[in-house]
Amino acid sequence: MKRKHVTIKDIARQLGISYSTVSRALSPHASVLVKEETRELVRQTAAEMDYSPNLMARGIVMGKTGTLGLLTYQIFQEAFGYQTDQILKAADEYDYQIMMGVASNRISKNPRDDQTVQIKQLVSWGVDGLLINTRGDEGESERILDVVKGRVPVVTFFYSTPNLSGIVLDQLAEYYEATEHLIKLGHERIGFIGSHWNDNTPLSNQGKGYGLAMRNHGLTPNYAPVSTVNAEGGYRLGKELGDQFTALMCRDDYTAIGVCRGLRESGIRVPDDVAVVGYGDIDAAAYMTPALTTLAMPYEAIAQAAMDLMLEQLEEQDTPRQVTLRSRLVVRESCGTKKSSGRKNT
Amino acid sequence: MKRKHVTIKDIARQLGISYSTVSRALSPHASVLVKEETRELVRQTAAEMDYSPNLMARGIVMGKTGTLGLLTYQIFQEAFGYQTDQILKAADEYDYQIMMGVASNRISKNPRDDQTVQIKQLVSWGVDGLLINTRGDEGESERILDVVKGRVPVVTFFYSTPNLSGIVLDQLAEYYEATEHLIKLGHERIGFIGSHWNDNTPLSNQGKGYGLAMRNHGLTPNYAPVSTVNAEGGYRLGKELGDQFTALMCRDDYTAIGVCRGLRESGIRVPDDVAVVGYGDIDAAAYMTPALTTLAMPYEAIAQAAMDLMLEQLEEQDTPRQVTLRSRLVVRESCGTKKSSGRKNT
DNA sequence: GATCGTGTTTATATCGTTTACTTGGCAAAG
DNA sequence: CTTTGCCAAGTAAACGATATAAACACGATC
Repeated sequence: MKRKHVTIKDIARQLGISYSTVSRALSPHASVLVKEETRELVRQTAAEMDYSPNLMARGIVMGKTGTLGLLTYQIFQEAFGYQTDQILKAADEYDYQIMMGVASNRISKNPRDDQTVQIKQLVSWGVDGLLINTRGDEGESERILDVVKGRVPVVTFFYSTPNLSGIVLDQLAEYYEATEHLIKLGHERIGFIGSHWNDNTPLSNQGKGYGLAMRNHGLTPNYAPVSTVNAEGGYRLGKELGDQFTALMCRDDYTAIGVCRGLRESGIRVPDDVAVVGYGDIDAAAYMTPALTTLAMPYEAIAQAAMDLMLEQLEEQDTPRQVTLRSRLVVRESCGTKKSSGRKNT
Repeated sequence: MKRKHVTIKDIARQLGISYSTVSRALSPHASVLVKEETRELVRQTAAEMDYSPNLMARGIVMGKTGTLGLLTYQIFQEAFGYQTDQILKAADEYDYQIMMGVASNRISKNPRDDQTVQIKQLVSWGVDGLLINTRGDEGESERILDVVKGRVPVVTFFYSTPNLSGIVLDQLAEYYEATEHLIKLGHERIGFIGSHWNDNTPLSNQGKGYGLAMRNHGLTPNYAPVSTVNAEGGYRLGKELGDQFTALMCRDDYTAIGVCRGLRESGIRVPDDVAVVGYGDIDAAAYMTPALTTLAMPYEAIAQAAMDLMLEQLEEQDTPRQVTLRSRLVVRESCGTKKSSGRKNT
């Protein structure tokens, strides 16, 4: 498979003109440099010969590529798919191409999965900027700063990264709001399924928001003793919970769905006996039974804001700036309605 | 933001040696060409100076980039996320980087969404090969052949593409099997929700498999009169269906979930009154109530096979070859169990 | 002491572009 | 009829790498 690609020189040879003329003729800007007649001729033969420009060569001399690196992780979750889609769309709006890197925690031959390795790779490919879906783990911000070393502008999203421009989801406020919603419905024994509240990762803001809402209303937070949670984990937990809680805040929709199933299998009704709230608003959320009450992430707004911050950095070398966005509480069936005074399991 | 990247020449200048020596010292292969002592010295200073190779420059002279273009569409659906993830993993296994393009049917300023435009873009970026998630529409194969023009090897997956190497999901066989399963459970009035059976796109193989199974068992196929279906479409349809069917084959899990909801809202029980089968086995499928019976796509096998075909083309310029794979029927609750002789709605 | 290896480093060409910098016409101006 | 000015096209130098051929040590061989 060594079919040679048609180059600018091939066109020049074919037409008996110098290749710089061809280059100028094909150039999009540079309005007044070549006779309209030859420009048309070149354009035409280029099309006939199936010429497609070598973007690597162009990138190398122009010093920029019109490409942004998008680093995300765990693409298999629907939410990340949505986010990626919106970012592709936003980038496209400004004529940027996206080069993707995916970091995960799977084991592979070479340690490409590592976030830093992926970043290096993307920088080596000459991206003009990096959009990084942060995972919110300890020291992430420093790690990114250290590997990028200011070579390209960086915009992060999802979790806060000090000293870097980024979009932050105010999960503390979001979980506060959702928890308060449950409290106002009359719940008191509300549990939280997700990361523990008192570690210092941004991820724990979910738990912090929940805890704050509880204490502000004179209730005691109760964290389910789990670390990694997903549908399967939620399911197993749901089966064991019994009548410990009357409401549950979950770290994501998958967990919530698993929990619902687990509860139901041990004879507990959702939402009649236990109210459940998820996070993410995946496609299935609205159509399952009971329809899942959840926090809908502002995918499009995140993508838009990220792109805005990126352009800001690209043009004016601005100082890092953080934009805070909020998920929207979508009340459906799984959180139930106002509890009557004499309620079950009290 | 014009921070200059460190190049091979910067290292050479720093060390007072020629830059070709630096290049060789940093070269991974080329085992016996440079003194071990200088190699170590170069490696060390390269690391200190945060050198990262310009992969565009390398790609341009080597004539290959170690990169494969992955063209998919509608990334927001969980299934495509899964598939993408597996392909990234498989490519990584052979030290290939993936450059992604996403074609969709959304409207954008420039027509980048178009499959052919995306292909051109990826080829221009110098990918060594193209992995294309086919959508199975009319004339797709010719369209791809025409734009690629043999410049790079192509491997497609999901829907059959004559004259191109690819992975084909035998949806005809899959839907035949699933439909037959329903028939064996005692159903006779089985409906199909998806593309119509008698158009000629590969997508219609779902409907064909269903139809074939029905007729082979002396039953009459019945296609729901819809074109585009998703969770919302399935939901609306489910509400209108009434007691027309005792079982439904759906084109995907989202549709199936929507249908289940719609049926339930109009007082029809799943699976007691109507059995439902989906396609895709998304994360939520196993945990919803009733747990969804569905066809689980062999994401990993597809990725593996696609990568194998790609390497084949990359190395030996083989003639196009198709590999056929099958989804696995995962029987859960939504399809019910064997119907008793006297059944409701007869 | 001249020839021959052999192990290392340096020079140079190349890859496909873009972009100053030159050069060649050709009409208007002196 | 020479000079000036402009426009279009050609020359050549980058860009950051690899690869091949050429140069340079320096001890071994005749």
